[in-house]
Amino acid sequence: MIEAHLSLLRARHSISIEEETAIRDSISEVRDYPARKVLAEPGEELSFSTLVLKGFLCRYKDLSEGQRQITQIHVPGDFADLHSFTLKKLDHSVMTLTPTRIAMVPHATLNRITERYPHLTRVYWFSTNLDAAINREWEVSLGRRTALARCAHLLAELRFRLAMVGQADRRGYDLPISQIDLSECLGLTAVHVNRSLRRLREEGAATFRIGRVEIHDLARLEDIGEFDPAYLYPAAVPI
Amino acid sequence: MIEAHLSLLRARHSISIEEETAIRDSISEVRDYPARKVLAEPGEELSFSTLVLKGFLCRYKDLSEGQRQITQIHVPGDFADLHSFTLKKLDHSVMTLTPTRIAMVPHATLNRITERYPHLTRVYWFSTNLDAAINREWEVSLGRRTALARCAHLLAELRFRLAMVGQADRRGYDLPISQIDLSECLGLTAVHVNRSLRRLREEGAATFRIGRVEIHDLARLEDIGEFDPAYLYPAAVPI
DNA sequence: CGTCCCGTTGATAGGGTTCAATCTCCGTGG
DNA sequence: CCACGGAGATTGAACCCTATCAACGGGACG
Repeated sequence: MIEAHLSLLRARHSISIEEETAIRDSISEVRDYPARKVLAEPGEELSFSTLVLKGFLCRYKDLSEGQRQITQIHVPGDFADLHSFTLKKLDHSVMTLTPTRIAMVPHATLNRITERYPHLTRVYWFSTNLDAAINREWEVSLGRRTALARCAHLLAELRFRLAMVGQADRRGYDLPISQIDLSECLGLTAVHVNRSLRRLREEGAATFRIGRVEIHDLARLEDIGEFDPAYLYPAAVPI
Repeated sequence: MIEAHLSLLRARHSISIEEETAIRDSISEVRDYPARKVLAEPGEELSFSTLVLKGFLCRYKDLSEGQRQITQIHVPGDFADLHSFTLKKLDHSVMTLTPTRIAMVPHATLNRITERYPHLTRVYWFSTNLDAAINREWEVSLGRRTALARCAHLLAELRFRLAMVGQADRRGYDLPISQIDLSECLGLTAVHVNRSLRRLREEGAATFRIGRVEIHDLARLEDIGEFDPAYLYPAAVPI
């Protein structure tokens, strides 16, 4: 199940056999969690990072009055909180969105990687910088895109990222989360997300039903969302 | 002028004399730029990162129809695009907001640091993760905060970050940027930023005039913006 | 002294929120 | 096996925050 992670890394970088072994050996434990389980709270001292093997995770921040902003969604193959290796205490929460299987990677092991494997260190550094690139693109969505474009962009981004680990194609993908979850990603109300999804459907772009995104016209969806995958760095990056 | 950078690092980590020397030696060139000079464009291959010595820089993304979202502001002491060391090609533009003095740090030198100075590597890795934490907080502002709170939060964040390098106190700080620039950070129109700043002034929190932010009541400003500096990791972080 | 950019203010429009009701699905317990 | 309950999805109506459009002011600069 760590294959998704390795193939994500290899899509962008060359990973030697020795590095692959180091990665495989870095896992201390595998755990399964139900949906909506909070794995980390702000300010909590963490001693390991979590690699997503199966399911969806998110990072979010709570505000006063019950408002919540999800700042990132993680798909299988992602290191959900690799940044906690350097930050130690997170500034946000981490929660499962669906039933999830994760692998725990102790910070002590990551520390050893930075001491012995400079190239692999740069690869993982890249990985957190890629997360930041996604954060930036979400800032653009939240700041400048209309509700319709935001929905389209998010569905297009998730399709692209899931396709990289073989869990999506041009026709669609499984996404067992609620419209409320989407609204917390998109800075909208659930009611308005519902209306926007209806328009996406009426325009023949995509249909979101609980559990699955059916894409009717990928070009149209990406066009509505002004989606350009460059920020996901899908090609080789020599480090 | 690199002192600001060193003191920012030392506010959070212990930096040895040897590491300090490596940092000082990493600068290949110092340059001065006028305001509104674009230093990097999306997709451009970069071979060095830029450290801000004096002035303000920003990262932004352009959309169709002339819309723009600034995703980050950099103050003196910041590494404006340290992430370009691993990404190589940026997904956004980098521009000066004011006349700026920068130091250029070749990627080849950074590469050598990752080979020889694992601890310093982790410190710089932390630095890009801190940038990402700021991006996340901006997502929260853009997604969930009102115009008034967004303005207050940004002014409070910049005050806090500038205070860390001795360029702000509780009474205010110099910020020679336009309301248009602010609006591009905040996902608002310049007109509405103007009205929101007026309200901040009327509420006795702060006054923004070209060139300077005068703070009348810091607690009030931070309260309006729901500002909590935890995401800026102001305290020591053992790496 | 004219011009341009930015700041400021007013009036109007509109996208998204809020409030509220209904519907559907599904797990649970009698 | 079916009634019940709860969470999420859906839809309508009214409201409000922010955008848009427009006009004017003021300072910097050629």
